[in-house]
Amino acid sequence: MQTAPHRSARLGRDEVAQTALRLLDDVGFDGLTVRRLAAELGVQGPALYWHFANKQDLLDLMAHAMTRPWLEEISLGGVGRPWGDWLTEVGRSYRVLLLAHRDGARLVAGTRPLLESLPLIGACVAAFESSTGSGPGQALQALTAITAFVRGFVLDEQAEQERSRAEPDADTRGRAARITAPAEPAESHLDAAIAEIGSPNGDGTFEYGLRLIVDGIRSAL
Amino acid sequence: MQTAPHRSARLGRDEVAQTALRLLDDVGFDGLTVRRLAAELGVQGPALYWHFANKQDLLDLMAHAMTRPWLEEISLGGVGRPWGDWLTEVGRSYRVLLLAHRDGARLVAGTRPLLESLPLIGACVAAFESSTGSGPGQALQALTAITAFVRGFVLDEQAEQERSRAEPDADTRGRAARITAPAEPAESHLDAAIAEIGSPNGDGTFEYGLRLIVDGIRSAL
DNA sequence: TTACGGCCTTATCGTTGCTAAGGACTTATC
DNA sequence: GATAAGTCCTTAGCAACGATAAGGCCGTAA
Repeated sequence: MQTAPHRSARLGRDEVAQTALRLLDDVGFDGLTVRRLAAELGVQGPALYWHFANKQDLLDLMAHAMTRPWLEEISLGGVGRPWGDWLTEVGRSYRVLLLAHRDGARLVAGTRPLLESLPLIGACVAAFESSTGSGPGQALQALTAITAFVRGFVLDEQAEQERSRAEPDADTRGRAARITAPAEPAESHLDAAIAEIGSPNGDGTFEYGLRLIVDGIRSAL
Repeated sequence: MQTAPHRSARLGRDEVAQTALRLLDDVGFDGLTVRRLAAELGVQGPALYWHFANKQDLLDLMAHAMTRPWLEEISLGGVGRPWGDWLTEVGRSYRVLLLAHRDGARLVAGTRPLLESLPLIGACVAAFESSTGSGPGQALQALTAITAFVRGFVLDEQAEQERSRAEPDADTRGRAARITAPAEPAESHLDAAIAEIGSPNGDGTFEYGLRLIVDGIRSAL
């Protein structure tokens, strides 16, 4: 009652998904409950089960709503550009997409693409094929490698964000216990690495890994 | 009462973690509840809260129990071998580790390494440094890239396994609807790719992606 | 013998995803 | 214009979850 939900008209699946994504930013993945979402929509809990079979069905549509505009964009952006630039852009924009919503990587990692987006994935494969001259198999494998890396990376990145949101003390990586108990010899390598590159969840590490894959593809062609 | 749990002696954290990992294989991540684990240990539910602060604490220790032997092994295996072989072995054995338990990737992805395992990670960084002659920063970034890729890959791989466990029909990737509704032009590239390489979650795609990263590191040195 | 602390019990709380049954409102049919 | 069908939402409630509270048992130490 406090937020005065605006029941303008009947609900639709897309409206529910968009509201759910907005709510996700407020409460996080674990805080996203069916009742809370219903309250945000000015509706009682079980009403949502008219629009969705179950919660996983809702999560699938949220992930789809996030991913589709990105898929459309990158499937068209491969023309008249060096393929390496396009691939790098694919990786970067995928990370930006996952970071755009709180726990975005956790949301997307738990879903499979809807049937509806398969043609878009096919278009991305085709774009890779035409710009590199490779076959469809290698195209799909290369794109899978990039998306797997980005998902794995952002998953850790956002997990770290959630942890520091839970306890705002305890700086990012140098745990407090390290100060009182000085580093062991083997651990000093870790300290040196972190001193050099900062957090292993940062932009530098991401760019390094992405470039590794793109360079690897270059040498594989 | 039905499974006659053997309360041999008092419980310890390690025993609980091992039993939890065994139970995980039976019931999966979503089926792993505190009460079910307690029943497996021949104990009432709240008894476990003596050994663990909360469920996340238990999951952290499970992931730690899984990961530590692997960390010990790979931190020692880098001597007297081409670094490329060792790195490939790191990626492969990490995948095997995550696949060794049902939902293993989901379990590990949600945790941060315990303080206890930081020296082992440092030893891996040192091993990479000494075998490639690179600095600690690049070593950590390269290892992070590989583990991020493997986690992202196996996460999808096991999600697919869980889905086909839920509904044993519907073959791996060619969804049933594709048969009745023939492929669109853009989608045919996807079909061609899958016809060429099989499932994008298979061994071939993993080996391809892993080689991409290792080759990328090779060209970065 | 008494007191303490480690480990487990029963009872219970608030919340969660989800189902059941039905009411109201819109639209199509005769 | 009355009736039937379908759409979308309601209230009530269930089983299961993670977690807490309070207390009992038992081995050890004073």
